[in-house]
Amino acid sequence: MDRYSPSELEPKWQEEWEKAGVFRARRDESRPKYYVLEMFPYPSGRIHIGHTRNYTMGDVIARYKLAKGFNVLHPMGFDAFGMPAENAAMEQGVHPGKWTYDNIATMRAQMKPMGFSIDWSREFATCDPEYYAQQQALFLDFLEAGLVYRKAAVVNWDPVDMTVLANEQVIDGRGWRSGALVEQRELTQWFFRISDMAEELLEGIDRLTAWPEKVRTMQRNWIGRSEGLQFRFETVGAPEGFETLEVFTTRPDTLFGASFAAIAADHPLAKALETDPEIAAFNAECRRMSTTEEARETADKKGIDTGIRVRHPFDPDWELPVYIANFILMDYGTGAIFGCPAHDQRDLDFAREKGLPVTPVVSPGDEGFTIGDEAYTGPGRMINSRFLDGMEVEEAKSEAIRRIEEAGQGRGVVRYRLRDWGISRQRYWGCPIPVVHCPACGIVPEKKENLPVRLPEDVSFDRPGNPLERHPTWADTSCPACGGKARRETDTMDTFVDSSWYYARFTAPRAPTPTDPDEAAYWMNVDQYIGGVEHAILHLLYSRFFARAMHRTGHLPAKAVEPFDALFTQGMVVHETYSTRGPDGRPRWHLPEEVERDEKGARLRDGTKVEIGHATKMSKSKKNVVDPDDIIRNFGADTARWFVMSDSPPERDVEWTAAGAEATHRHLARVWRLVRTIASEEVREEAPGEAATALLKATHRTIRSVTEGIEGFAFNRAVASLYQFTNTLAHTDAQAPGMAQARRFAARTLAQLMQPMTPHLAEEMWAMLGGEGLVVTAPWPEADPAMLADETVTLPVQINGKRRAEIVVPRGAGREAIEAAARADAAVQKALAGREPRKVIVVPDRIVNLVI
RNA sequence: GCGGGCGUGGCGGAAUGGUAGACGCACGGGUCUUAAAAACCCGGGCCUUCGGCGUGGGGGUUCGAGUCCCCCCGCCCGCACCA
Repeated sequence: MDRYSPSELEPKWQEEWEKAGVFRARRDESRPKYYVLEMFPYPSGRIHIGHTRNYTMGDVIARYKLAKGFNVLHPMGFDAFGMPAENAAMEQGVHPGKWTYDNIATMRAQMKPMGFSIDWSREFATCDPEYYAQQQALFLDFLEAGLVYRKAAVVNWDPVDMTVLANEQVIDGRGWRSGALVEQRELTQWFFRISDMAEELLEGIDRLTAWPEKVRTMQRNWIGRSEGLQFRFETVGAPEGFETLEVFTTRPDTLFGASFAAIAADHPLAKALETDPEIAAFNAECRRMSTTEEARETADKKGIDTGIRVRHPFDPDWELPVYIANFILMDYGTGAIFGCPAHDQRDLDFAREKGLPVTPVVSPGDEGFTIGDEAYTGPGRMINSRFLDGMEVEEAKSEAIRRIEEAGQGRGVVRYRLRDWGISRQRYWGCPIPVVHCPACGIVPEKKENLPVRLPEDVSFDRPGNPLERHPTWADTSCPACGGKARRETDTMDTFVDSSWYYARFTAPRAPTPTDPDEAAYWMNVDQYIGGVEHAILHLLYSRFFARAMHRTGHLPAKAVEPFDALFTQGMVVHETYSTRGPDGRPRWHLPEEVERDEKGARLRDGTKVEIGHATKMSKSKKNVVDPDDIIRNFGADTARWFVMSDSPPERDVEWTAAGAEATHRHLARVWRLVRTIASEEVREEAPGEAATALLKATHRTIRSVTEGIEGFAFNRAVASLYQFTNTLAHTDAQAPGMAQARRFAARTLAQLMQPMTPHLAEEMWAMLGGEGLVVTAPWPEADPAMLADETVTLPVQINGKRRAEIVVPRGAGREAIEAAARADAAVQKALAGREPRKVIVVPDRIVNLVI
């Protein structure tokens, strides 16, 4: 080879790694393990350059830890169940399974040329019957442990597609696919009891110190703990069965500021009152509003007086009106509140609307304190509050709770925003829920020996609805308990279930049980998890719940209840957009390869001027996409890997540019040529001269900075110091005393330090330089502390904080010596102009500051 | 509204409270070449010089602030009628 040719050397080295089996992970109690995992992809069709960045980061860590002597587990799989496969089935008539497995084959074939250090022998897809069989076994264990239950719940129902929709799939009250008006329906569904673990999941966050603060905060907010008082109002004039009204409040201190009570439109009492057509109409209106995000944001406070009254808990003669109001949510607290307008903005808006009294009960102590259009929510002392008067807010809260508890009207409680996790989906392409509905025995779990409950192959998607439900025979079965005729559950599990435990399955992907205890004990936890911040809440919270549930059911060790020790959320790869105006005035988007750029701007090949848009997330619709296959073909995998690690810090977005990719490739070619030159140089036994020593020192400094960069997830800084080192090395004179040896050592070290980022080129360099074995298995170089320090240091000398001179002094020189050297400097003397400094600050090896 | 983060050259970005702008991209100049590309070398924050000014703006702490504190402005992300 006479030039850098990635298309030749990359496949060659991948073959060598494969032959040596260097990425095959085996349990080895004698070595410390390291488990690095990137969030596995959904097989949507093709790999995206964003995936490439994500997996390269994980690969850099994995290869670095391998070199550091860890027994590394770095697996990959596919999150393969989900809606897009069914959409493809409806649109193209292809079976979801075929569509999915074809995509997996494509994406695996795209990933392999990237040279990732993945143990492919552990690969699985969540739609593999071997995987979902174990998921069904977990479900049965959870059911037995009381972690799963069934209840009726209100869902968004699309009457055309005949399916349940997630809130995100409802746009302006209509189904995102069908456009049909979405109905609220009550269906009996399966739930995981995640809310039972709310406190545990909340407390656990405190220990996740290697997670981004942002994600921890998001999870805390999502769990949404609040302390307060739950109590019963006595009602006056309510229908039978509603003698009391239960409400929740976090402000029991403001009870004497109450001027009304309000309930949600879905509250049982509100429903009971629907015999009144006016109330029925109001409730219907509220329900409709609740499905459209936009309406909810802008909606005014509305309410309807029920005519019912409630007695104040501290004064039976004090009655408050009860409204049905559009801003009360049925699924938080008890779906009923008492309104204290002076100290809650929503209550105040509502009170102003309805002309209700506004009584301040907390005073900040200011002169002339009144409530205008803004509620007062700050601290202060109680006023207008009888026995609470004069107390601070916190004290008043405790006292109010104590009195209510004493009177037996309620109690102090802790509430969470976190709801139980509904997992039933009326879909085909998901994991079947392994239970049977028996007319005699009711709900009966399937026997474990009958797992998996397999999805049928012969299904059609020509009609809306759930193909499992309308399959002629699939649901027909016998009851595992009585043996009589019974019907299978036709709902499948939410695909978030699949991804909630795959990390555990990777530790023993072929085990006949969900996990293998020895393998799980050895490999868990995931030491470093890497993925997009879009999974900050749901996936990561569900996984934390699952790990706990798997521990309770004996599938994971206690240490694994927090499965991810460290989390890193990486930024996206973005690209600028190119558009022209179509005849209809709308923008027409163009692929990067259709556009020619110069200093004046960009144009199409036919000369049409192109408008350049800001770099945004790559999307097919805006055509600002880069296909990794093209990059590999043109420049090689190492260029793609080096590029996505350069410049931008990994947590931020990186902008892909064609010019940047070319420049990266040129740099790698330069490294290749430099190493080839050095490899051809004859090495003589020779003591290192001054220049050779300087190079050796630079080498050790680079070892330190690259190591720190990788350890600290600052790959861009590691790359920068490698650029700098390459420049230093290239400018050395091979003829200088001892330089041939120093250059060879430097070049070998360069190969080792580049290996995590550009593994193929690094192997080639290593081989050219006569390195032993593969560089991927060579131990990581250690920086020699003795080689890190120079004998002299250059210190800036400041006069009044402004830099006026530089002095060179021996490293570790004392304060007196440094001060003397500074005073002796000509520039310093000029600046001092004979004046005597009032104060002298000397920080050895750092700086001198003279104050005059 | 609540929470989190960010603001540094033309651009991406460096900088344990200690020489702001490392490194890269783009740009300009040069060497080589018939020419171009590649390769190699050199250059640059701003202002008119001595010198001064510079990290969104304003204050403060400090011998010394991009970094710490207070106030303000702008941008990004998440949650959102949560009682």
